[in-house]
Amino acid sequence: MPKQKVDESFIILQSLKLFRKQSYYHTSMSDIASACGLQKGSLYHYFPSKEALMKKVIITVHQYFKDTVFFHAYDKKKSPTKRLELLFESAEKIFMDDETGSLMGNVGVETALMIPEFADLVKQFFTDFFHAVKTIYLDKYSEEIANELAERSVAEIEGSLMFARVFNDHSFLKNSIKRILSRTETKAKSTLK
Amino acid sequence: MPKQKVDESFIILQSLKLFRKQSYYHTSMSDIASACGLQKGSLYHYFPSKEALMKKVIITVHQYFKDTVFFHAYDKKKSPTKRLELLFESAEKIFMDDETGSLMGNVGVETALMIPEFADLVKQFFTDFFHAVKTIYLDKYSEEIANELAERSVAEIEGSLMFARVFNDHSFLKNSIKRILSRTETKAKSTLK
Amino acid sequence: MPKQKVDESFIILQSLKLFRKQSYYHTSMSDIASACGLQKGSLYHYFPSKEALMKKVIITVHQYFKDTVFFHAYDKKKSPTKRLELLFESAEKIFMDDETGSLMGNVGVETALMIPEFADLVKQFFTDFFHAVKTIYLDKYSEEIANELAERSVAEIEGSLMFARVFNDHSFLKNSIKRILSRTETKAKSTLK
Amino acid sequence: MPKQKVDESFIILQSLKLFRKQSYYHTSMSDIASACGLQKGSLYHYFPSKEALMKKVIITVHQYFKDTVFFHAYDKKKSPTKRLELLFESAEKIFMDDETGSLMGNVGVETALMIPEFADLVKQFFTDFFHAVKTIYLDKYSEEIANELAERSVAEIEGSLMFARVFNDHSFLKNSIKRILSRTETKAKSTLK
DNA sequence: AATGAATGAGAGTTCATTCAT
DNA sequence: TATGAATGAACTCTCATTCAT
Repeated sequence: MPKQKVDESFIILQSLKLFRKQSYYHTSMSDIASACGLQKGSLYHYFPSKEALMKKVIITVHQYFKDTVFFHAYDKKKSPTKRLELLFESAEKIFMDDETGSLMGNVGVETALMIPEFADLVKQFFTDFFHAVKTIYLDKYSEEIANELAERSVAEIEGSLMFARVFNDHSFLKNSIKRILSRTETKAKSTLK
Repeated sequence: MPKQKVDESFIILQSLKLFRKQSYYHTSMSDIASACGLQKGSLYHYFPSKEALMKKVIITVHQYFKDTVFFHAYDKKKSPTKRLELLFESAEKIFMDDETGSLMGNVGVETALMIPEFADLVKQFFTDFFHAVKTIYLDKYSEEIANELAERSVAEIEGSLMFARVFNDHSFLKNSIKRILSRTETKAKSTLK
Repeated sequence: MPKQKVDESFIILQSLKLFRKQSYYHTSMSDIASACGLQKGSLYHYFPSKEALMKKVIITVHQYFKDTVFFHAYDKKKSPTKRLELLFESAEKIFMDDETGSLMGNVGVETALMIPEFADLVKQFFTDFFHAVKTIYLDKYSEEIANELAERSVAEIEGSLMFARVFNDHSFLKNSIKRILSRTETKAKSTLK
Repeated sequence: MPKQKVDESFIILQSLKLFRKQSYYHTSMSDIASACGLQKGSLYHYFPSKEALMKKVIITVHQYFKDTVFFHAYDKKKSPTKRLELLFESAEKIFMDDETGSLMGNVGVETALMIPEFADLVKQFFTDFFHAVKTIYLDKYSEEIANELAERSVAEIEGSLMFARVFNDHSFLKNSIKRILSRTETKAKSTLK
């Protein structure tokens, strides 16, 4: 194990893991402290409240998606098909990963429904997700169709993510992504013809 | 308003409303008692624990979907298209409804992830949902395609439901259902040809 | 010891004692619970918060003063001198008493300065105190003089109370009251002549 | 603003302001550190504990009153009346001043009641205050009367100070001082005649 | 002298649950 | 069946204090 530097980002990472595994409301500041090798009170040197910590977690995940997933959509050097593939495949990788994965898919939504400030952050995440996917589709389709396809894809991904967790079976998400990618190819072909 | 008989099913209904509005963890036994015009302690004459109550709520919702939504899938007197339409439109009605709506979409999943016994019940619900949708598709498609279409539809519905709540905008769900229905028609046409 | 019925007024009384002995901020809900033979959490069946409890304590003391002290001022059957005597002597008795005594003199003010809602209640207490004393003086003096005498007397009482506590010497208060009463006699004589 | 040297007396001054504004118990070491432009830990280079700091604050205020207020009483070159006037008017100025004012009137007493070592310091302050006032009265009155007049005056001042703060109205103190001074004149006149 | 991370005890509060009445 | 007082464990958060750097 690498030496654990306890700093803000380390705490955020540990919190993220716990929130994902146990949900926000089942993760106590005590749990987080333990995971960081700290005392409860020490956390408050870094974050003024549990809520503030959660916000940073959401923002961190959002940023991580921007840098690792969404950016593919805007890489104009690659073909739309390739971009879509890279985007969803990188998303899949993160969602499957136990560490950072699907915070947004479940915890985010769960908390967003209760705490308005979380809702804003979660909305921003999904809005960015939509926008990235739509941007790719816009290369081939009209505004309207691109919009619909994006909405559909992202919704399906999120629904699958939910099933993946409830059924504890990753293939829901895998199949979903496979479908989205293949569907596009077909559609692309038929439309471009 | 007729005088409300306080019995098991009345408590289940009140709990359902609260769980849906506030989530399971933000709804205290006290809240439920108040909503039922009872004292906290009295609830324990009907249910041995909050968890047991929640299980009954899930089972009740499941049964309600069976009777009101899923049964359309098995009504062989109607065309597949009609059955699909009836199924999703009745689902939409329930999801939109503030009372019983999307317990499964959010609360169910949130809790399912924390309490294994809830997970089983939620799985059964989604399994039935899949099965119903798949049954309709089987009238026209192969096992494999029907399976895929069902998975896709239900996932999309659930994802849309999530967005509808997070963005506080019902049109996500409406559009989703519209898409699923129209997509089928198209597909049906082209495949049946 | 009489059997202790734990009810709202019993808790208020125990809290009053502790607040007076230890100040509001040095009295924890745990302390109060112990004094009542309860668990910390049980207190919240009676009062929604420590602040709410303190408010009831202040109100209770205020009411006690109304019934036991201030009312003398309005007993028109007695002479002004007698009324003043009864008023201050009954006040002295309460202030000396370890149980209910000088909550207003110290704790009240201390907290009033920090919590606006307490300030209002404490103001009302002192306003009533002023009014009672002034009413007596009005029997013999003009509005202006009565006002001044009342302000002076109550201020002196409160200051003496403070000294009595700091120096742990009741005679400050005793002397103060003696002075006020004798002063009036003198003044009365000279003015009435 | 000149660059502030952070030294013991600077910290004492900042603490004084905060204790007065927020009370001793509502002022954290953190608050004090911030007000001094320091980190919490750094305070402990100057004072071994919060209590020790408070003691120095009380002593400082006491010394300040000696130099600025009480000394008037012993200035034999001026008339008793003039000395009394100077004493109370300088006291009023300090009490009204937001910076150093009435620490003794409220914070001092509040804490004195809880921490015996504070009580001693506060007693010494009031003893000096008494002594100064009494010294002036002794020029004209017997030991006994001087004592009584001093006790009365100081008590009335402290009581008025309390009201001034609770009612947030400086005129209580102003009137009180006016009364004490005019009363003396009258009394002086009548007695000296 | 100054920092700032860390402590650890304790604060007020919530809540599912129990049980005598 | 219904009550409501009581529990006790858990929660988030505060804070004076310590100490290696």
